[in-house]
Amino acid sequence: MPDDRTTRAVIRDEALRLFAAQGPEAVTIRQIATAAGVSPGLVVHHFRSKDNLRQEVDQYVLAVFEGLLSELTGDGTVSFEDAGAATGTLGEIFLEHLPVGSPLPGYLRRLLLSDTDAGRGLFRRLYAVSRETLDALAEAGAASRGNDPQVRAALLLVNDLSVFLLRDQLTAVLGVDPLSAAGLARLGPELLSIYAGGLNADPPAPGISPDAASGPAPQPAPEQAPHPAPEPAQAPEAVGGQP
Amino acid sequence: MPDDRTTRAVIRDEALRLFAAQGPEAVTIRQIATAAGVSPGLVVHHFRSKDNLRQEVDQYVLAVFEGLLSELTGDGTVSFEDAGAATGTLGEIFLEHLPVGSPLPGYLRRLLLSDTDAGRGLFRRLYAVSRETLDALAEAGAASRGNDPQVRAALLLVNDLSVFLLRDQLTAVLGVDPLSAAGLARLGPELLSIYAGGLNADPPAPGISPDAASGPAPQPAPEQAPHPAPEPAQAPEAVGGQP
DNA sequence: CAGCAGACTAAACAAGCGTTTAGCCGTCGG
DNA sequence: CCGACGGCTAAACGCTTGTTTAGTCTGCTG
Repeated sequence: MPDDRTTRAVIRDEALRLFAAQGPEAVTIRQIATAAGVSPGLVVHHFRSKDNLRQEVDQYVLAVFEGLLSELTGDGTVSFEDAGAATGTLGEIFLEHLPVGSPLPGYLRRLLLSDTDAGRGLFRRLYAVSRETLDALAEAGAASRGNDPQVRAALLLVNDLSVFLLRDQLTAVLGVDPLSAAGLARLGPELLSIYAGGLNADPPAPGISPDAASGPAPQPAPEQAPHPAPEPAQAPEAVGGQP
Repeated sequence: MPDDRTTRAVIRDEALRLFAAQGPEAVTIRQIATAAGVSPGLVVHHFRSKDNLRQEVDQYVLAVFEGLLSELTGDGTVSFEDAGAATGTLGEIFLEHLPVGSPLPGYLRRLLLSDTDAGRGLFRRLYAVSRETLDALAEAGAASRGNDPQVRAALLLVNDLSVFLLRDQLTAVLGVDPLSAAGLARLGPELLSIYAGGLNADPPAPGISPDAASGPAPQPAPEQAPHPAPEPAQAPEAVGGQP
């Protein structure tokens, strides 16, 4: 069987891929049609207009992402299995649950940076998750809320997002994709080190397997790290499959 | 005197403003012409084409930015005067040297995220500055290079950039522009706290003026903070005024 | 079998784009 | 005085865009 998707789904997927790669404004209906192997007219036959197609892809992507979030937070089983070097970043979520080369991270990146209601809603949602995460970590004694918990949660969020927004640029200077397994293995420990003891902490001896962290860390390093989302609470916006 | 700029400069400035606000692709030559109070033909008379205008604005912006960088690093006088709550972030550079509402941060943001040689060059330049800064801080005993200095410098850089890339989104959730004086005053201490002692450090008593930080910080907190660029070394790309 | 509905295409449409062309107007150097 | 040159405009050109229209084919339903 070559492809069991509806033609409509094929068009949606190709639009998603192209939108993620070049941005919605730079992609033409004719490009999408060619990529999907159909005529331009059929694209607007299935979706009323290009803008409507874009909105529908938005909703689809947000629904998938909401599914990823709830998979991490729905049950507590996951956090034990891969507690090795888990930093709980967005990068790990993507690496675990998405196929390599998935256009989803790129699409979410554009959505996050776009001046749209969907983009703003996505950021608010992530901020809520970040605040809940910080609260949970503080409750567990794994982190301090700081003097200004709202700001601290926001900083932790945007720091996590930055690796993801500047993925290509980091790949260029570091020589490794930060959203790959190798990249995460290289970035994770350094991030953990900063969050554990600040910039002044003596680094633990390198080369040791990152299992039981019983190094000369001056602070009681938390086994579980800064950002494994605790609970979804609710999904105010950004849900719902395709109609 | 109403305006002592050349018509050419007016066009360039209006293009810069519009490009920063909406992105170069979304801005038409006719829009630029209207904003500058001239005819569309004159825009391409002064600049050969729209793409050439965009490149010229790129070079202009990068030259101005390079000037800002060298002003901070050229002499060592600055770091003493405003050593109060100086965190050395890009935000402070902008706040001090640019008028409020300047389109420059927005333009640099788009340039940094754009898939262009100019954008990649800008990031490489910033990464070089970040590496030099980390080296200088380590030399002064104010920070550790960590196990992987390249990664640590990259993380410090993208964390700084994130506040700047997600400026609007942060403004929405925090209620204050992180690139304003009020925003920096609110974000700076929290950032300092994380970098000084990590996420577990007990926060110093709030409400105290941020002068001599002699709180119960478990780590010897550095008076000077993570990112005051030390030396320009050289400017490989991204220089040169308008021809 | 009739006919209707939906998937689908080819062609054309109006609008907006970047760019070109032709020409006007003021100001200099000879 | 005058010719040339640069700043500048108005109008048009060719092209691409999103969208519409008309029509074909296929498969199901009565």
